[in-house]
Amino acid sequence: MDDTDRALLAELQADATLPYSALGKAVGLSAGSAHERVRKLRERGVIRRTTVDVDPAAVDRGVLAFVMLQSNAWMGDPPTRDALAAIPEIQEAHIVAGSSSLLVKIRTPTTEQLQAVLRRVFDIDGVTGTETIVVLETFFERPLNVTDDPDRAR
Amino acid sequence: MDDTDRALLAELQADATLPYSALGKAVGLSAGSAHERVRKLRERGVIRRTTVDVDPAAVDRGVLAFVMLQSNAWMGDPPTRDALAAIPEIQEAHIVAGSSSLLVKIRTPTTEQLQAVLRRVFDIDGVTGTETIVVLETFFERPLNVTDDPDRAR
DNA sequence: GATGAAAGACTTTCTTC
DNA sequence: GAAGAAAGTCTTTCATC
Repeated sequence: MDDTDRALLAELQADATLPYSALGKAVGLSAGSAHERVRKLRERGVIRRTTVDVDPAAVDRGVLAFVMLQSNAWMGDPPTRDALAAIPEIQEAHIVAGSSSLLVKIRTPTTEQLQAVLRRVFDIDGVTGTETIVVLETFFERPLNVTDDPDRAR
Repeated sequence: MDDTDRALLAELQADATLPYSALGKAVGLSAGSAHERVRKLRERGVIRRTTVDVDPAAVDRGVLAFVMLQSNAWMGDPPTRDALAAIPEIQEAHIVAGSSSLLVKIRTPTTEQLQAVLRRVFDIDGVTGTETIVVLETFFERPLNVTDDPDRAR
């Protein structure tokens, strides 16, 4: 995982349809070498998948909310995970530190359907409360930054 | 945007490296027709980009936090947006309803660097407070669900 | 809007360094 | 690990329905 690998990842995050010839040119490698490095990045699991970014509004998922869940027991086990994963509107679920125990990201067509999802969440074993933050506008959502030196900011 | 388009989007979300022949087979179309539909989905902006999903831990971004920002003024304008976008560790930024005005998602290598980012955030005009939720473990992060009927849940 | 086929471009593999 | 080239596959376009 050197700077060339990071540069390849950044290029692929921006446009994974680039041919290896262009990818190689962008990072100063031949097409064959670029291909070999990308193959290894996939093999090692650094690249988890190649995917498309879909506009939520265009598929009628215009409502976005973050919900913090309170519980009366440890929620870090597979049953909780599976119960959350079974709700397709939940896009992310995280165990967190702080007064909540879980944080989930939910997308629905309407606030009415958000309410329906919250009802399902409340039915999960151990859940004792929810706090919902509704998103009014998304400034941006972008790929993980892989290139900048994090020490820069200090 | 019919069920076939949604099926194509679901296939591409799962694996955007599939050849059009396989894509067509999965949804009951010829390779040519699948290609034509995907082309239009890109043209209309339904598909915003083709990208790779990178494992944060593999590129030394193992610390994830959600931060709620309080402010003493309306933060929904471009200057605020640009100030947040200039911080590469911020992966998402949303204007929200509720007691906070903004919610941001931050990834850093260490909690020390999370602290450095919070300091930068505090320096943005109008920011009067932050509340940080540190993620201990991510259950899952998955593509937006595009196929399920949202009425199912009610 | 879908199909099947042709032309061109790209991926993948292999040999060499 | 990188480069260059060959073989095979895929993308893209087009004529047709």
